[in-house]
Amino acid sequence: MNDSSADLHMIVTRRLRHVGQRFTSQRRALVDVLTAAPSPLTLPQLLERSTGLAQSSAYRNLAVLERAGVAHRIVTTGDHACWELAEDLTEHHHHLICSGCGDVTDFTVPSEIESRLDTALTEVATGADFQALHHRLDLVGLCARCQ
Amino acid sequence: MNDSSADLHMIVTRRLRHVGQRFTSQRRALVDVLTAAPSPLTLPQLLERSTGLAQSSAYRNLAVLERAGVAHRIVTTGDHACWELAEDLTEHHHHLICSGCGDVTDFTVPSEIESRLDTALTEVATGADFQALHHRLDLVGLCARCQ
DNA sequence: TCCCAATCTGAGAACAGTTCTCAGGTATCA
DNA sequence: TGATACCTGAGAACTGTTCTCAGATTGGGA
Repeated sequence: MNDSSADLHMIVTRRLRHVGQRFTSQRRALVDVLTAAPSPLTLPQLLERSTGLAQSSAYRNLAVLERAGVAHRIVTTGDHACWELAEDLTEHHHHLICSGCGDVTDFTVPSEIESRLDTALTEVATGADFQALHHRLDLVGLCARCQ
Repeated sequence: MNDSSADLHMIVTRRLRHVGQRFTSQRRALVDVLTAAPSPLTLPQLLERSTGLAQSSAYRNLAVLERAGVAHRIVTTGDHACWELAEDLTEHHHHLICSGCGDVTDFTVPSEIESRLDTALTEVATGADFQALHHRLDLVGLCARCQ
């Protein structure tokens, strides 16, 4: 285990403890699989990457990790929800969503545009009496394979 | 029926015919309800606004309208999907999504930011060999009632 | 180290939104 | 007017997700 992984585990342990939960080996496996993946994973993908994990446990543990602010569920047009590490454990990014196969890939936009967007969104939220938690910018289309 | 409504009906008729479907009174009712609504509607909301519409017919007809490019399904974190008219029948906009009650409200951002964003997204798509169909910018948070 | 209480786990049942099926109805066009 | 294709409603079926429960495991106090 390298340093950044140890750091991550420490942070996750703290966050789980904060909601009265333990950082068990299953949850560790889930976090490690999510950390290793270059893009969000669906539940079936998570299961095939973590051998011996029961489906019900995966759902339960992902819900726990989400409640603890460690994992984040992405709603797609596909059959399954996707999961990734919480943004504050990785970095702010967006998603290319393929409407053909449901595949999700990460991307970022220049920080200058991002900050202008943030300003505009803050104004919108204020005007609408809306307490913004985060924004979500997805590009929907067809991936190279599905074109 | 005013002019713009007549125009809309003509466009919808053409698009439905293009996929070998008819513009029946049920579909007309759905389109009218979607047109009248200030924001996207969930299926239960659609049903209560169109009396005498069977649930299965609503789902079927929404799928037909989506295939014809008339209606658009919005995936939310809530229990039900939301539906709205296709963007090219209304105008480009975005959504405030309440993670408390699942309510969806429309908003727009200044066109200057929108066009910069478009440019950046086009670059991203080109670089990733991704054929972009549309983008999706949502602000997720808590509405006034749920705060 | 041992014990107790709290938490965790797996299997399968339950749940709920959505889709499918099918029998009968309706519109369109020659 | 008749034939064909499409549409409709009711309910069954499907499927991703959540819940239940009995047993296993863990962590902390004594």
